[in-house]
Amino acid sequence: MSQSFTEENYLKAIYKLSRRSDKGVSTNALAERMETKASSVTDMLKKLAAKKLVNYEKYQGVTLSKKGQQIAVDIIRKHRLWEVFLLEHLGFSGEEVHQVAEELEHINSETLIDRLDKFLGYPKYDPHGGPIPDSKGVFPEPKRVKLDELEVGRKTKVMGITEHSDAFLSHLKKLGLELGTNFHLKERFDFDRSVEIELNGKTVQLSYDVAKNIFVSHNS
Amino acid sequence: MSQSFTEENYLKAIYKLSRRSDKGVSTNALAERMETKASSVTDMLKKLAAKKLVNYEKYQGVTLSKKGQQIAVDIIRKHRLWEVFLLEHLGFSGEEVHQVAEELEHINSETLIDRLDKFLGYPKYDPHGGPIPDSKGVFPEPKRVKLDELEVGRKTKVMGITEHSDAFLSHLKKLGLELGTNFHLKERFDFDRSVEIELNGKTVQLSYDVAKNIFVSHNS
DNA sequence: ATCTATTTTTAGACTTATCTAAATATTAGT
DNA sequence: ACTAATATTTAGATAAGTCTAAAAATAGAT
Ligand SMILES: [Mn+2]
Ligand SMILES: [Mn+2]
Ligand SMILES: [Mn+2]
Ligand SMILES: [Mn+2]
Repeated sequence: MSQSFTEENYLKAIYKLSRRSDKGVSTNALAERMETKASSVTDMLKKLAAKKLVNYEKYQGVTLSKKGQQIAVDIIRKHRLWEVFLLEHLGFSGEEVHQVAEELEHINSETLIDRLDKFLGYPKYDPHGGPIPDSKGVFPEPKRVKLDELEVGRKTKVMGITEHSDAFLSHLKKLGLELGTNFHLKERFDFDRSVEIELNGKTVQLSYDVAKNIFVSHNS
Repeated sequence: MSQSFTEENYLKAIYKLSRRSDKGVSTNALAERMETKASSVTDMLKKLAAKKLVNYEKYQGVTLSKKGQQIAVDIIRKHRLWEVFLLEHLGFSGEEVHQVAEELEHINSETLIDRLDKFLGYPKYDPHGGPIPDSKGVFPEPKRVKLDELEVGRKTKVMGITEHSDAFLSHLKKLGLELGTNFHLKERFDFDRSVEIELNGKTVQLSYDVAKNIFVSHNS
């Protein structure tokens, strides 16, 4: 089965919005992202559901099916590979790139994208650090960043620590943080570089001394 | 104003079909080329006429307006530049290339195509000898080839001669060949390198001695 | 010049993607 | 629990591109 550009853009949008909350994506969030009306979104969700690309129940939000997710990941692969090409080989810069990649990502040829991948030397990250899935849809190991450098708003995961004292370890435990814990970076306060995170519904404050010793994933 | 993929494909088809007859292109010819129905063609011609991209009067066939021609030539430029990229840089071959270029030609970014042109070194011909118009829509001088070297199956045109005797000139005249005459190279016979061409519906044989003295265009 | 075959256009219908306005369901505040 | 605000869905329209079947125009052949 084949998808229209529009369907592909919806699938990608659902994928991206899903990464910041494990509940289904709301109709309005999708409408805002797609710059369209909620009613149009409802129409499209019905169609995608009929094609078994999403799980959708009215009023309950939407999630991607296995198949829908595969397609979304493939579009992201194409988008990022084209961005690498545009930036590294054609000398593009900044926002221009994204707009053009937004169209190129829908060109439908497996041969094309696999050869482009080879031509580019199988890059693992696009120029903004976004990970590029391989032709099987597998993402590379996420880049690690210290929590004090992570962009505010990111959903992330504890990947490691750089301080191993008992005091630090027990402090983390009390906060509910351990290797693999997923959380959301809500805010960073300039005056002391402390951060506010949300994990499992709880809001927690971390001082700069804590944040600078935690490695977190930089993907998604 | 912007065009849909479909409109662009129609404009390109009209352009190509126009090159072998100075009358308007017929609805049926277009329908066959576009692999669609005559009624669909009529619908589209009305729309293109409303946009002033074609000159159309019912039952009289269609020709491109100045603006329509500019668009068609630009699509051809994009198509051929992408084909050069696919063949020379991604290692594509043959028919694969054409199908992918058929989609890439509709990506809408002047910056993209001009940078691609630069990246490719401003090629003047695609790998099959098709001339590539520049960013102003100007085609390069067509390549000239001796008729005895032209690929069988080509449609071509007399571009010059390398023998100027009265005997040769009158022979050409009798055959119906003169500067600018369009014809179709149907066959070449190995044993004496003579060729069979078709011009204005007539089939004509030319000996190797004649063929080797005629320059023909190598584009189209 | 008339009739016939072919080409082209029209009429009416369908699909996809969109919209506005109205109806309905959910959520949040009291 | 009730009500008000918000979110979502439905109903009904529109525009693009296509199709089939039927009507109309043109071209070809006697
Ligand atoms: Mn991008
Ligand atoms: Mn896109
Ligand atoms: Mn081609
Ligand atoms: Mn095309």
